[in-house]
Amino acid sequence: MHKKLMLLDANSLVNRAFYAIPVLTNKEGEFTNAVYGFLNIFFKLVDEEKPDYIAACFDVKAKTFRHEKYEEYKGGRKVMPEELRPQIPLLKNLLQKMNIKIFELEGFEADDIIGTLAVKAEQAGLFPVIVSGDKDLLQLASDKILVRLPKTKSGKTETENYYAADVAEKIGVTPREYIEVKALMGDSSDNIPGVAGIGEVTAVKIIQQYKTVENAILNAASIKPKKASENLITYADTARLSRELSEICLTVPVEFNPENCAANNMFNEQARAEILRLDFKSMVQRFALENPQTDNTAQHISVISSAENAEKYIAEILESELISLYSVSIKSGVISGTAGKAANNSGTAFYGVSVTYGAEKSVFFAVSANLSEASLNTLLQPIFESEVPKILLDSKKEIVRLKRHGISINNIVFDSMLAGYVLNSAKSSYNYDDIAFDFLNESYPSLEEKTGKGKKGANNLTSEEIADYAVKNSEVIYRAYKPMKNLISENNQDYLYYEIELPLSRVLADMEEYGIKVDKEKLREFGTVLDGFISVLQSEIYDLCGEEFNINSPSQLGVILFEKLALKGSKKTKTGYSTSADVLEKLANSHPVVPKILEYRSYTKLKSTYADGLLAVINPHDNKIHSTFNQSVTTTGRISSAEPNLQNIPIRLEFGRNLRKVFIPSDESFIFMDADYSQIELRVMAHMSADEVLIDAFKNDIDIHTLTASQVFDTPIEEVTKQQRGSAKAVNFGIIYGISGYSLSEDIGISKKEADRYIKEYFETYPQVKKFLDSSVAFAAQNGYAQTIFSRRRAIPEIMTQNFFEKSFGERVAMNMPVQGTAADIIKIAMVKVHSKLAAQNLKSRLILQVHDELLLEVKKDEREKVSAILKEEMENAAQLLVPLVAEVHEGENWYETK
DNA sequence: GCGTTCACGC
DNA sequence: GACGTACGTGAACGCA
Repeated sequence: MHKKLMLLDANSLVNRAFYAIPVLTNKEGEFTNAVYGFLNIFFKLVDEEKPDYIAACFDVKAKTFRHEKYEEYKGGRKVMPEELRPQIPLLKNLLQKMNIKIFELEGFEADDIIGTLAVKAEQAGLFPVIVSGDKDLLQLASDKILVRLPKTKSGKTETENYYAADVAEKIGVTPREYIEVKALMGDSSDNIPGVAGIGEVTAVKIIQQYKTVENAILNAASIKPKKASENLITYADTARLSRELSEICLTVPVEFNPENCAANNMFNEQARAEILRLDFKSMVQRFALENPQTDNTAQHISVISSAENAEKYIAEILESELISLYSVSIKSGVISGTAGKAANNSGTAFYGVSVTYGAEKSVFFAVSANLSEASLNTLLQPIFESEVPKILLDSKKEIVRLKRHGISINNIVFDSMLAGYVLNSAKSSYNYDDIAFDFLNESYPSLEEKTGKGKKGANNLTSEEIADYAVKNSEVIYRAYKPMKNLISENNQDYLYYEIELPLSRVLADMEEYGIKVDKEKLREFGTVLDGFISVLQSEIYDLCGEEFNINSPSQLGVILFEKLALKGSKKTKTGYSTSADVLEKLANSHPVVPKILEYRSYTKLKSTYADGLLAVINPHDNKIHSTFNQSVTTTGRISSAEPNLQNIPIRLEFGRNLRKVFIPSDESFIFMDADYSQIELRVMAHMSADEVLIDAFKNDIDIHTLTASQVFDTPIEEVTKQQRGSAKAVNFGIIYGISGYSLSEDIGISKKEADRYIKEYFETYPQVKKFLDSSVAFAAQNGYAQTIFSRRRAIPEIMTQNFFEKSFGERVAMNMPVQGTAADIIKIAMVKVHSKLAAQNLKSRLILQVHDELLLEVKKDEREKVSAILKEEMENAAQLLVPLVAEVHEGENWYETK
């Protein structure tokens, strides 16, 4: 068996990784994306090649022999970005810990070392595999030397692999000839001049015919195209120089002893610690393989699957000072904490509950032939309903699950998911592995990593694995309780956490369970009407286009509009023509089919997403829709709604708005009552910026958009036109989001210059707003996170970068999150207070929906006045700002009427 | 199955 | 001067 040597062109791989992977930082604030990307490629290739030896080759930051030949060598190259530079030593350090041999040598580049080592290795009977991000290395390919070039294609890493034959086939020249090709075409990144007028295609053609640069120069007169011929003659010396610079040196003075490069013991404890420090959670697994002690599930697990054996444990648990609970269910193959639709949980299998208590003992109460879910719940009911303080992960789900069984769960003192969310709302998940990693410095495979993605994985789990999973959950949250609790206190988040988020989970649980009634027949009729409209429009569109095609397919539609009908003004997307509404609206007058398509789009949207979509989620038992309100999804602190999303029911266009008529109270003893905050975000902005003009306007109840228009357009208030007010509204709206002049101009159809002027005028009108936004950005740049008045935090590592796009994004987030997030905090406070008042006064009225600045309630007709007063009172006094908070209350027989 | 495009809300 | 509103959820398409 021939042994393999993997030769890494570390600098080029790191460079490539740096630009391919968006910003990443570890907890210490070090940039890590390039190292991360490097390792991704490295591990993928190690898995594939299973090399016996590995050598990582680096460039040395010093003059090389090439500089002596050509002073300008690598001139004009951009300096290494500040975020990348420190990652090189970071990577070297890690590689050393992984016992990977590093080669670097003053006066030579990594390429040269690789070339030399490859030749030596080949002579020693090894198979060298070169991994680089740089095509130059192709000159080293032979029938034994493989060159692999990783390419990142839409997130996936694939490699192009070249032996000598592949170079010949794909490029058209031999590896040695590739040196000549490169000399002719030049390389702007190395500042190899090449010959002007010769690109890759021409260079290959010339070398195919003449084999070498020298020979090409001799025959320059007969070379085509003319430009190439002339330049080759004029710049013959430059070509010769380029030829020298292009060739990789194969005689670098390096020692090569394979045994020093042996790839063993990469995954050791030292390296694992460094991987942990870098926060490369997904990679720790590799290092854990040889270190089973890292998977430190507690030893004290008991699995209980019948009632007889449970007594002793239940008694112990009831005696405990603190317990944690985790219920495990699998919904259609997807494992989760208890799957939670109030009355809508078809396809959900419940497997049991894990409890951790005392000195970290864990018991898994498992559903079995002897113990159904119902009897298990009854068995544990004393625990649920006891006052023993409880820690949960996603308490809302468990509250809802138990509600379905008529069981309540008392004294939940901590919800680790919500705690993680409050500490940093920018994370994508708050599962046990995330919690363990962030707060215990322990690493576990995520469920996905254990089971594989998708449905099959979770169904394949054995009962032991399910028990293990549940127990890990309850254990991790039990142990992470103290550190998380302390962090929340240190961050001044006790009010936000204990007075807002934790109680809110019960409010949302009630809302989910209660649901909202839908007039099914009316919804069906609405769908039928839409069907009629759609089929008429469809045939009209076919007629106007002269053929039938799939109007729903942007790619087919793009071809019809911009090729067949040859409409002008197309915009490109990655995959073809854009057919988005803003493009089509500009074309509305160019062809009669365009407005039809827009109309068709709006009707099919209503039909598929709303008419059909909502019908599919009506619970047949109560004719209600039970949405799920997510409390840890949005990065700003808002709640989101899913399955279905009831926060995006149409309202702007009258036709779609009619859909709201199908949402009705449970019975005729109720009406709907809707309370919405007036301009809450701008009021929050007025408060946070303490801008006198803005505060004055809100105090005196002046229409803020009209005022802005009057100031920006230098027009008396009473003369402001509708259009001016509209533009001002867009400016107001945009300012909150940290808008750019360009997007504002797109938004209201003016030139960028004009838009820039609006923004400038805006900031002159409200000078404190400008100061406030600047200070928000400065705060985030200083601290790495943004926060609301109530100390909700969102990490913004992007703001530290120098990448323009990422940095701008970070700045917009830094401006927007405090304002939108504070508004979200305020309405959450109001929800908790309204909910508790309704309960305290024993009212039958219920909160049923929240749409960011609006609450919808189902109100008993004889409670109208009381509830209306509660809403006004609690919403307007949820926070004391420098400006009044105003809530407007409306009533109606359905959601449409509450406007 | 997964990414892309589009569209609805605040 | 770049890039170009924020935050979400969901449907349909089309590639694999």
